[in-house]
Amino acid sequence: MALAEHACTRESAVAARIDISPCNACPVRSMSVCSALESDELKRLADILVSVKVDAGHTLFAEGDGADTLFNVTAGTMKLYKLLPDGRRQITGFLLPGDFLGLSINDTYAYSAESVTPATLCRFPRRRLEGLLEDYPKMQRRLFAMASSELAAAQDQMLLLGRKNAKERIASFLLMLSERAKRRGYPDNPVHVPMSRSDIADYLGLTTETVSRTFTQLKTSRAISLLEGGKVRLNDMETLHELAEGV
Amino acid sequence: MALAEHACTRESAVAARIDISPCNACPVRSMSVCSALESDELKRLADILVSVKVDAGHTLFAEGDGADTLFNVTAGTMKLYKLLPDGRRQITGFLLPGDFLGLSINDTYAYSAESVTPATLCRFPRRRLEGLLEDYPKMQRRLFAMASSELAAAQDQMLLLGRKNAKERIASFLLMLSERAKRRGYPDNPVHVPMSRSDIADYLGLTTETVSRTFTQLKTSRAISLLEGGKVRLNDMETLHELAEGV
DNA sequence: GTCGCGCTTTGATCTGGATCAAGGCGCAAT
DNA sequence: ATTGCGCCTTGATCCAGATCAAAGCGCGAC
Repeated sequence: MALAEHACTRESAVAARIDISPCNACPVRSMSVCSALESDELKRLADILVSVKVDAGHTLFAEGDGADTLFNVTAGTMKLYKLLPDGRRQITGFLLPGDFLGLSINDTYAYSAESVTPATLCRFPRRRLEGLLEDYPKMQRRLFAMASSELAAAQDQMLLLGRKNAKERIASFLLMLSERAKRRGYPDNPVHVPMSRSDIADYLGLTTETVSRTFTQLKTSRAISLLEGGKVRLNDMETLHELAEGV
Repeated sequence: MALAEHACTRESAVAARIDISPCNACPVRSMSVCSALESDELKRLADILVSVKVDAGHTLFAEGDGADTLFNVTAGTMKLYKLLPDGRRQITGFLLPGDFLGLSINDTYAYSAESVTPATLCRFPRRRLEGLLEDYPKMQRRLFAMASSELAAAQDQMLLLGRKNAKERIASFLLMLSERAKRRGYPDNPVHVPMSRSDIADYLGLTTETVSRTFTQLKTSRAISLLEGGKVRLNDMETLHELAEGV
């Protein structure tokens, strides 16, 4: 598709007003993959990395596009989603800095990727990664571990989508954001919630109205406070955890 | 937990009426993992494999148990599920012969595993697999590919649970079973549906009543026929696909 | 400033699937 | 043959969350 193309050549990048340049920051930011690598491996990786800067709401690639590029998020928040032909949408995950994008053994992407906020990513061709993997089996291990923990998260999300009610879903969502922020060294309370009600709805299998009403309920019962700038303070962690675990 | 223990020693296996013995069939059946291995590697693998036979409805291990054992399903159907404290259940997947079980980087299982039909599994200690992986990086690759495709399936399931209605869920489910059966060389139409209404409900985020009613609707509209022995004939593939894709 | 537009909130109503309830059917145990 | 127990089906009713509708509320463009 057009937009994935845009991310792949310098000319089309200009056309789509995407900023691309050699990526220096990335080997540092993508420690999550690189922690198993030696310094010469990092150097080799750095040579093929390119930084991509996009506005909020930019489609990086769409479901079905040729999956020839991998990305590592270095700044901002991304969302991944799948669509049904009539427009129903399911967001399968949000990506924070450090997260990987495009991990797949297939030759097309199984989902679309769009920026929630202005974002910076570090991209490199999949072929090159595959070459690296041959030489550095430790990196294989690292990738497997990442896929594994994504899978565990996906299973939690299935439980949420299949069996939790609206309040439980929102509580789980806020706690998940908070825990992830903490793990990455960002403030975890109040937690930053950069995505729109409609993104939250499509992630939790609800409507924007229900998300809004449920936030209001939680606010009214003092479990959370809605602050400006898309921040949410988690006041009553015990109640939130009980809701999230479905007690 | 007690039942996982049972699968782990010869004495307790007897107590739980599980049949365990050295596994000869397994290296052949688990070609899905082993296809990248040389014959000496297979031989080494065979040495540590043990066959486990269980009745229908046997809990192999429960969420939270120490994840020290890996399994490969060689016969029968297994189900994996997560529970909420009040008993709500979400089945995250069904396993057919050839499927792997226990792939995880964590030291405890993230879900419970129970047999749907009488089943045979081939088990071996995780430590040994990890040793193998050090020596045979190709196997790493294979495992990563498996985790990757499980992840893709999990994302499809999120779309189903978050955004599809009951009819669409049932149609997707039947087509998924049929396609999987075909890929494994089992009959794909009529397709064998060994699990109970309640298992189907807990997999699709519905109730048994809704599953039953929806089967009846699809039968009435001639899209499917319910045959004896838990078989379902898919009559109108076009309609079923349209339902499943959500046109 | 104010206009317009997109996002959010709130209210009123509707509905798909849940819940509650009652048989039916197959099959193993007695 | 009868009983009991798990399923599955079907019917009646209910309700959480969807849908429809209408304001607020920023905020950037002009």
